[in-house]
Amino acid sequence: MRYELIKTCKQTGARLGRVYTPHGFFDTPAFMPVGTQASVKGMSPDELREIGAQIILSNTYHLYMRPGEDIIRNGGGLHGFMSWSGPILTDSGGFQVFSLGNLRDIKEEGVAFKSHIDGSSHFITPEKAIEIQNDLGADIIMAFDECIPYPCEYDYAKRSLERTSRWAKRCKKAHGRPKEQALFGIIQGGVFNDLRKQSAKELMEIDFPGYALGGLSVGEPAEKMYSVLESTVPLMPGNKPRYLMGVGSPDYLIEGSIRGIDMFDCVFPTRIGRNGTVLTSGGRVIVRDAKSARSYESMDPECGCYACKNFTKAYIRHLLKANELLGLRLTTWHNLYFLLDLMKKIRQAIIDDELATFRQKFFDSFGYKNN
RNA sequence: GGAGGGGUUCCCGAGUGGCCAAAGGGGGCAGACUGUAAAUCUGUUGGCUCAGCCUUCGAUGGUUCGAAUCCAUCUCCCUCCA
Repeated sequence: MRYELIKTCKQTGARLGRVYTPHGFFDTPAFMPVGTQASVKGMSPDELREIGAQIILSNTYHLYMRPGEDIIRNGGGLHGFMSWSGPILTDSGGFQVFSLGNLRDIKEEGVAFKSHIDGSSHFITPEKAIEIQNDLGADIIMAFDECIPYPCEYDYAKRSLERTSRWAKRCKKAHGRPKEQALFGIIQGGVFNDLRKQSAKELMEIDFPGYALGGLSVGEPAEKMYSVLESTVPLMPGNKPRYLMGVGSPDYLIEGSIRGIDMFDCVFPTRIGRNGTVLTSGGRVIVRDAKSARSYESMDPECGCYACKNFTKAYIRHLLKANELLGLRLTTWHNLYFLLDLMKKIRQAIIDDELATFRQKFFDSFGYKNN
């Protein structure tokens, strides 16, 4: 993997770049659609490509539980198995340490999980997480970390980040395919800027080809996240990609880019799409609501996606109400298109040195508080 | 013609004297969703001048301090026998 910094926005300092992987490149700032179980829910690889996705994300924990990494390895790795020929990033399972909070037990050695599928017991160590990711074969893999909740006590955040650093070291040591797969370290430390600084420093010493910021967008106020970005991003190497994990609402994508972030991923667009909400140039619209019943217009008049070019809100609302699968597909399709298109606009604005101007224009139309 | 069962708030369906404006589903309405245990979850769903009051459980009348619940008549539906 190689990161190329193409230029920075004179108005904001945001970075335009390109990341080259064994399966092709992707332009940054980039948004990565999430395909937890080797599938972006409702979208085929061809369709993802068509709407402009250059890299997608998948998940170590879930694929380990089902179908098992050996089945994927023997099926040609993730790329062959799911028939996606472009870049892939796998998350390590660190987020499941957070989201499956009541089904796991954290120890220095690793994390004991009770499977959410069949209740069976599993012990995932940093070494195991890397071994699984080596089998899955993604282009970028993530260190095994603990994503702490918000709010979180300072002392726990500190102890957790230090353990995450020790785990990161073990991950690097266990990594069997460093040439084919770039291993990123994950900076933790909650919303405490000095802890973020400490975490960044410790990971920098281990030396990774890319760094991520984890543990954000877990319920903290936006200002706290921005504060962490402003204090931490400057400590991250300029010649390597910076990845803000789990972030994907339009305002966060713009604000993150302005603060020097290169990569984002989020289930937000796909999940809210399935649940009947779409992101539009005029803000969030709950298509499922009664207001849309007789609205014979597209979800977003300014959108050029397949769903908006061909279907009305009234029709899509009907599909959602009737539990027709096409409804989920169309809202998902639109939301991903909207965010991927937003990333294109952000990149163009960096080229034009006017990302701050673009931000203002976007928020005027979308509504700043209306993410 | 005979025997029996039943009509409950938008729908289905509990409830058989007071704790019932009435369980539970469904549907409707509204909201949430940010490295996916999510096509999920939460709230709400008679009216009002809303700590209270009014109208409601097929219809009418009655018993009772008090009825969706008991009695009478009427009405409609279903099953079985002839």
